[in-house]
Amino acid sequence: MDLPDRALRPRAIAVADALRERMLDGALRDGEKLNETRLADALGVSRTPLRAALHALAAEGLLEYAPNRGFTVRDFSTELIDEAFEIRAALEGLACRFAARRGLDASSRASLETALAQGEAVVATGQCGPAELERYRTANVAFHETLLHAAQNRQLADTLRLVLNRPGASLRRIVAFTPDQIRQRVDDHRRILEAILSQDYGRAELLMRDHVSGIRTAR
Amino acid sequence: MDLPDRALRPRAIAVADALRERMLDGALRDGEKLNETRLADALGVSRTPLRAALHALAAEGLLEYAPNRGFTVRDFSTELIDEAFEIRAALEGLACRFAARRGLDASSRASLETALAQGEAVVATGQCGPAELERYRTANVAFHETLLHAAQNRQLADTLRLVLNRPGASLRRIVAFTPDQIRQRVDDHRRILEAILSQDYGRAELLMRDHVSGIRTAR
DNA sequence: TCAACCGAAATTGTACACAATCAGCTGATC
DNA sequence: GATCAGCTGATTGTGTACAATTTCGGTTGA
Repeated sequence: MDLPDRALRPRAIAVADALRERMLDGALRDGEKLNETRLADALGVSRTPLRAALHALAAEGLLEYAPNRGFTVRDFSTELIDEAFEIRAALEGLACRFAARRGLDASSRASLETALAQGEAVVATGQCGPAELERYRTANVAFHETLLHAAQNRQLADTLRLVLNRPGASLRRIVAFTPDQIRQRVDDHRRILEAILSQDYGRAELLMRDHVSGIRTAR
Repeated sequence: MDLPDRALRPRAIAVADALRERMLDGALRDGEKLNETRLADALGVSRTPLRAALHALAAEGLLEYAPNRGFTVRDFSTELIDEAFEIRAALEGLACRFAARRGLDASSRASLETALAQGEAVVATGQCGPAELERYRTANVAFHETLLHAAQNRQLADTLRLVLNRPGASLRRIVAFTPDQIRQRVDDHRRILEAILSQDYGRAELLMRDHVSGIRTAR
């Protein structure tokens, strides 16, 4: 359970990253109480940087903090994930609006088109195995990340990042299982890109919001 | 520059609150570099709880952190405040939707109607002096806070709270200066409440979003 | 049996000492 | 005069000791 020791980075930062990672991949379970001494030993650091990291993660909303009785992993049950998706939908919709209003620069446009093409290539296979899902996942992350970057709004990016860090609301999580569902998602992407390119920001926002809501509801 | 010493609360929490307060009321200026030793002395605590607080505030997005060179107050210039208001508008709109969809319980409804009535009382004076603005501010905070509470969505509440803590985007900041502007805001509130009561959540969201955007744009 | 109480052990909160790193100055070199 | 290495004081990062608080077992008394 050691840290990747990039010696430059302060331990507090490395520890926060490591814990975030473990929450996303489920190594730390919902509601789990974190014992500072044991956790510090396990991570190979003292309690000082660990505690700084814990306070930061609590501020991000990933941990609960109760004075004098420590930190616990926040519970992300099903309905909480639904909530997170609705917030994510609203914020990504907003990002889409900003990107459309501002207009895409050449490199963002190229990235989006590449991601879209990769998605369409997956659809063209008509398959939906692990390999296809992985390729779609990559394309999907690239599409959403690029759009967020194109919005050029750091506060929105920060806010959305917090929501995306919630277990279950991550961009990496793909909730599609059939070729048809993937086809529909890629179709969404294409229409979103078209709306952005024609600077129809109201429509761009609406489409993105619906797209993200759909990810969750179409189970 | 002492802390209010409620001895129960860990110093790290009290320090974070105190610093947040100072950023909101402008005692800490944009871009200011925070010297840990001096700040700790000024607050009457050691560097240990101070640093925990600083990490938390950085995670909230109020401070910038650069490894080995410390924390600085994040810059919230005019256009950043505009950005924050757009995010706030989207999130409060969402809260409004949730509240409408879920329906108001008796106490929320009573609080909202009280807040509305207080706003209308201010409008009835036809004045816009410091006393009126203060009364309107109180009513306004109560209205928005109650609505957020009624949305019953803690993740949304947390996310919105972060945005509201941004200097310039606070609920306490009233950007109205004429009786007519106040009249219009109170009118917004009434229509929002009506939409919620009739469970027209799409409209409730739209109205709230427009209302919050309007706060900022109508200068 | 049960609740309230007490103490010890475990756990969290804080201060402080020291290590690591950075910023600014000095002076040597070209 | 500009540049850069190296020194030095200042600042940040971390480990550790200890204080404060909570938790939990056992004991007492009704």
